[in-house]
Amino acid sequence: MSSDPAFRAPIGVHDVLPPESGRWAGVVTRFARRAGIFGFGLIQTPLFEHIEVFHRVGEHTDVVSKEMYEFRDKGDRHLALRPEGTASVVRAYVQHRPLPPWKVWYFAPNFRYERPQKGRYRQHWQLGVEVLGLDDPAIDIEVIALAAGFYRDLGLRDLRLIINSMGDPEGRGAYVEALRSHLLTSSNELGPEFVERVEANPLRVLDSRNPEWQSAIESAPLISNHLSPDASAHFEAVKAGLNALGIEFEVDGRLVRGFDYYTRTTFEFQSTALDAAQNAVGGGGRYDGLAEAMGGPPTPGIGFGIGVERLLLALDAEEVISTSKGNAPSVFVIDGLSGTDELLLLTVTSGLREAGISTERAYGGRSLKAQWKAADRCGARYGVMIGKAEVERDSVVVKDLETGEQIEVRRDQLVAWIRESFEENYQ
RNA sequence: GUGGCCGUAGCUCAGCAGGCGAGAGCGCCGGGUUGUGAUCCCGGAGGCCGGGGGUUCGAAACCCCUCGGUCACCCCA
Repeated sequence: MSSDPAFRAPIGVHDVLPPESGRWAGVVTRFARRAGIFGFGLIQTPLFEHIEVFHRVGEHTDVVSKEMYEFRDKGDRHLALRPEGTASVVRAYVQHRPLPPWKVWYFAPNFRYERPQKGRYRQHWQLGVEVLGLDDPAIDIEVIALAAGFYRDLGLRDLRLIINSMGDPEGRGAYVEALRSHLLTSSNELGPEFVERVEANPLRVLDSRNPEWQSAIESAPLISNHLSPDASAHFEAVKAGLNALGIEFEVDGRLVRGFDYYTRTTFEFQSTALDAAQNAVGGGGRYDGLAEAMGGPPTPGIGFGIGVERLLLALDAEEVISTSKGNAPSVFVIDGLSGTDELLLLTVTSGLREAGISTERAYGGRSLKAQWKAADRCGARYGVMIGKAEVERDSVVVKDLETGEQIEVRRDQLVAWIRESFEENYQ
C-alpha cells in the first residue's frame, strides 16, 4: 500500500485492472450486441454539462441537491459532472433534434459525491438505453425486454422485476395531495425529517426503508388507484405485453425511484442474491415531460440504466463466471541463444502475431529455466524455443506445456503447425 | 452528512497486559554445472508497522488528531 495519499486514487473511485477488466469487456460486448439487435445506436455525451441540465432531473432529489460534483471553469461557467445518464441524452436530443423515434444506448460513468460502501462509488458505470419520441406502450415493453434479455445473456437467474406506474403529471396532483395529507396525519410521532420529506415530495417517502415509517407508508393510498384512464390503459398494455413475452414481474405501488422526472411506467431490476443495500442492479422508466422541460418540443421518452459494478456483484453472488475472459497467450517464444540473435526472435514472434496467434515472449536474456517458468506462469499453451541447434536446421522446438510433449518443427511451418494443433484441441 | 469495524512486505495475515537488531505463508528474483516449466531443495530482494502529535527510559503495540479502507444509515446503480 502506498503511503502517500496524493498518489492513490481519490476516495470512492477505483481502477479496473486485468484480468477483472476482461469481465467488463465481456459485459459491455454482450450489451452492445443486444442493443444493436433491438435497433439502438451508440451515443456518447460529455462527462460534464451546464448544471441546469441536471437541475431538470429534480432539484429536490438527493442526487442533484447534495451529491453533485459541481464546479466553475475558467470561463466562469457553472458545470457539473454527470450524476445520471438520462439528462445528458435528452439534452443532446433537444440540441440536435434527430428524427424520432430516436433509440440510443450508452456505456458511461456517472459521478455522485456520497460516502462509498459496497456497490456504491463516487464514480460508477452504467449501461443504458434511451428512446425519445414514442409513447406507445410497445416501446416500454421492448425496453424492459431488452434489459431482461441482457441479464439472461449473462446467466443471471436470481432477478426480480418490479414495475409501477407513476401516472400522468396532470392527473397526479390530486393523488399527491391525498398522499401528503395522509402522511401528515401520522407525522406527529415521526419527527421533523419525515415532515420535511413529505413537504418536499411525498412520493419520495414511499420507497423509504426507514422501519419507523413503514406503518405510515403501508397504509398510504396507492397511485394505482388514482391513475387517469389513459395512464391506466397504458399500464395495462405494458403488463399484457410483458406477460405475452413471458417476462415475470411484480407490481409495487411504492416503487417511485429517485428522480422527479418519471411519468407512467417505472421499473427496477433487483438481484435476490444481493443484500437490500445494493440489490438494485438496474432501473428506469418513462419521462414524458423532460424534453419539454429542457426547451425542446413535447417529446415522450423512456430508458433505463444498469449499474455495471452492481451487475458484477450480482454475477459474483450467483457465481456466474461466463463473462470472465482469460487473456493467456497461445504461444510463448523462448530465447535459447542468450540474446545473440534478437532479430530472429523478433521475426518469429512477429510472424505468429501477424498470423493471429496470441504470442508472448521473453525479454532481456534470462536463463532458459526462467523463461520456461515464465511461459508456464503466463498460461501459454505452447512454448517455442530457438537455440543454436535449431538455428542450424532452420527449425524451432515446440513444447506442449500441458502434456509436456515436445517436437521439432521447421521454422517456415511453425504457424501452420500451431494452427493445426489448435484445431485438433478444439474438436 | 452520521455511525461501527479496520490500516504491519506485492497479497493474506501473525506479532501487542510497551522492551532482545520487525515475522510467517503465498507471490517475485536467483541458484541446484546458461537446452526446458508446473514438484522438491537452497538462497535473495522487498516494510517511514498509513501519517502527525503525545505518554514513557523505551511505542508496531497505549492516548489524541488526521488520512485512507470497509460496512451500514440517508439515497441510489
